[in-house]
Amino acid sequence: MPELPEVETIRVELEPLLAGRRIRGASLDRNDIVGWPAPAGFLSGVRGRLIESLDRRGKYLIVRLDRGKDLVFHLRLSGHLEVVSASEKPRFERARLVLDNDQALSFVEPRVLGRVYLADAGAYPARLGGMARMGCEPIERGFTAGYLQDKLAGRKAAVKSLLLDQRVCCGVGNIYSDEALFRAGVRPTRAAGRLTALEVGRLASALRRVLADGIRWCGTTLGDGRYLRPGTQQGSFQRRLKVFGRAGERCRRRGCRGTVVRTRVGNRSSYYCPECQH
DNA sequence: CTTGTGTCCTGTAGGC
DNA sequence: TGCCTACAGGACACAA
Repeated sequence: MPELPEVETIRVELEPLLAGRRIRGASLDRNDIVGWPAPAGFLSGVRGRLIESLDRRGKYLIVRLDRGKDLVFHLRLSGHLEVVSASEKPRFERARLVLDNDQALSFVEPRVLGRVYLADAGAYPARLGGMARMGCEPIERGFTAGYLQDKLAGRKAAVKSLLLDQRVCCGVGNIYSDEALFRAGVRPTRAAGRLTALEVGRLASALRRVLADGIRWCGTTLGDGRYLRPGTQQGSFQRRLKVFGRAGERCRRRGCRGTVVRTRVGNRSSYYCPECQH
């Protein structure tokens, strides 16, 4: 499931393959993979555009085009981007942009939950409201203990649920929220507003470090291969996960005899060590 | 405004 | 073997 570190890895690895290329045309295997505009407008809108650079905001990958247009991808759970030769068509390809060098950018998304949008830069449609209301990314300067304290203060919801809220922690998803909570020693089920200042400080720091580590290790590829880097390479942060996906296994903190448990928080699975997290 | 729940979507894993 | 169901989950709509 691509979160901030995965999308950042994809951005870094795709940019040299795409920047400076012109889009000759596009095709859709599934019209509903386009969030905005309607398919015909999307296809004509990208044709002939020059790719200038790649950017990222939270979990959104932004392909900057000439004439002030942005192509915006959200990969959701299983989305994948791949530069392939023009004759090659990956399984589950839903959309493709044909480039001017006999290659194509293939948008592979088995579950068809991901979306691609074409919009004027700086004037995204309401459909992309999630973008407009985004909070601070934990790797940005503004993401401090004070910032997080403001966001969590007075809130009764589980802290894990708020970490997944893109208005609070932009770019954080299920894996990195669990890993940050483990590093901070906080249970995912704790009411957010009842964390102590010390805990909030540890959590802010843990979020910063866990996302930076995720980027350093090129993201997390789980056994089901939902996230793959361009070139179908795997990330390697999965080898460094402390709790996520490890239910029933021994806690990895040195000297801890605890066993990682799985629970449900806000309708999604969450992992923690009952010995280390309170 | 806040919080919790349901829905989208489809491949895959597991049960029988 | 093969069918069937449950499950995965980020974002969003909606209800209370």
